[in-house]
Amino acid sequence: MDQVEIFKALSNKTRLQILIWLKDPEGNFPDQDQYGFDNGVCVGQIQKKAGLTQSTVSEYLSVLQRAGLVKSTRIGQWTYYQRNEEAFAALSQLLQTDI
Amino acid sequence: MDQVEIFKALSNKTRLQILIWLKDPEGNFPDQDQYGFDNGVCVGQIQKKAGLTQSTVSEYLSVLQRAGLVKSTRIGQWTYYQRNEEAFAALSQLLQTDI
DNA sequence: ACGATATATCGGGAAATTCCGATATATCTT
DNA sequence: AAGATATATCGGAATTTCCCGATATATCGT
Repeated sequence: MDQVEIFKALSNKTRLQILIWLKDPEGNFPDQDQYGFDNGVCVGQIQKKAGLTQSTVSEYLSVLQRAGLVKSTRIGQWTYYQRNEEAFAALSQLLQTDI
Repeated sequence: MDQVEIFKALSNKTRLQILIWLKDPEGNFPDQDQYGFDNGVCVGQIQKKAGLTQSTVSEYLSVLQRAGLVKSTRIGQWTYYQRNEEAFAALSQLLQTDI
């Protein structure tokens, strides 16, 4: 758990927004219909909502994943991203104890 | 409370280290003798321990203060910095609720 | 196998951050 | 008032981040 890497990942308005959107996939991504939401939300949906290019959003999701804040599942041609709640709990705990 | 600004302030190894040092001023800054630790630790002590230049450390402390993570007290020619614990509690809370 | 679709990766220009040395400002001492 | 000390601010080189368009890769349907 690289603390600096985590905080860098959180240091961007769009990435922070994506994480917040992913707290409520059904509410924030009503267009998605494939496979429900059990595996997360696919990149295209997130990209459309973020209003940035596909490459940028894909890169941002990689940053979030390298920091451990989200996890991904590939199903067919789609990659579904969802929050890694354990990481958020650990980070909140870290802030109360170590930092 | 600008969340992105806070996370940016935390996105640096040295700044994070300073915040951790400030959790235990007596233990981490034994050289300081003026005015005790009630008002925090002065810039020079932090600078010596951080091993960066005076200007860099002064700037880093400003960044932390703008983010609300520390507060400062000027006494004579010294500026004492201490943690703003309310900000850390609020941030930890934010991570559990909003983000 | 071929074209369409979804995502990842590459290369890069613009902006921000990192950290420095030099200098300015504020306060203390004499 | 003058010099010493502590901190803040300025200007800048090197690095990183932001976000893009172009391209590569993977999987789908036919």
